[in-house]
Amino acid sequence: MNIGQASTRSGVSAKMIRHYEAIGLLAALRSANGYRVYAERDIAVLRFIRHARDLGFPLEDIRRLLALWRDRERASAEVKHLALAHVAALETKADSLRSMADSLRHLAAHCHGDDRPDCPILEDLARKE
Amino acid sequence: MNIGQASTRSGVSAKMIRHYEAIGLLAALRSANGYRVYAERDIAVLRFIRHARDLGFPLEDIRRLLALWRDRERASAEVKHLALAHVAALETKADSLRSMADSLRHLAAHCHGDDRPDCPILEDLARKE
DNA sequence: CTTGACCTTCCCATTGTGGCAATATCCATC
DNA sequence: GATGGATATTGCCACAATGGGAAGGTCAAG
Repeated sequence: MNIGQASTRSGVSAKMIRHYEAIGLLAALRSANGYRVYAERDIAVLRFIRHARDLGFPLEDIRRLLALWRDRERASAEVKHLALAHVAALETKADSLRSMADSLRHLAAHCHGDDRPDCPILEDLARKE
Repeated sequence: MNIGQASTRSGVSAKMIRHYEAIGLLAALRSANGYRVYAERDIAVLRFIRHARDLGFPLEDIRRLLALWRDRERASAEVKHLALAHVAALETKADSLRSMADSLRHLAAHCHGDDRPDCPILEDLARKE
């Protein structure tokens, strides 16, 4: 199957499939005309990558996860460790965004939001620190 | 004052000060030797930018906020609107990350994390969809 | 043989920041 | 006046992940 169908079947854009190949996440055979050729196994790999991306894993993590997945003898401890480290990173980031939102919502609550120029949001941004 | 001192005083790296200038967030005078020269007002602008960045505002939003800040006649409604839109964006992003973390933590909870190869995390990533 | 759909590679843009290199300038010390 | 260290200048490259588009090759149907 060619890259177009692999894309449809896996839900990964052709552009990204080529990119993943370029950075060594997956290797594709080539047919006589130079077209990339994919087998069922490759579709599974692409879907694996997509699911991991959906969980926010960076591609470098995915590279390791793929290695662990391919290695039938791998210890699940490594996978769990990677996953929990990522959970922590996600939560740290989420907390950070939430905290920004809280601060800003608080400032906005005290802003009249009418045609008067007075605004605590701008005043806070302009504070000296 | 030169860029180094402006950087120290504002907490914005010299690199970023030049970048902000390049994209038109601020303009610096030049002295005879070609060095950028900053006044107190510029320090205030740089701090404003830094505070807005700390709240996660993208630079394009900051460009608008600066315009509103400089315009003494502006209506606070515009500022509030921008701020609340950003709050919504932050919360959407935070929810998304939180949701990823929840899913992954759930999967990890069912992973033995020992030396057995069995692992629900990999199984989920490898699911057919 | 043409047309259109599909494939190829290569380059550019994004967002915000950092780093490095070559070069110029300032200032203080000898 | 010369030397050196700190500071300045510009410009290019890099990151992560993705999209867009151009210029060209290939294939299958009509």
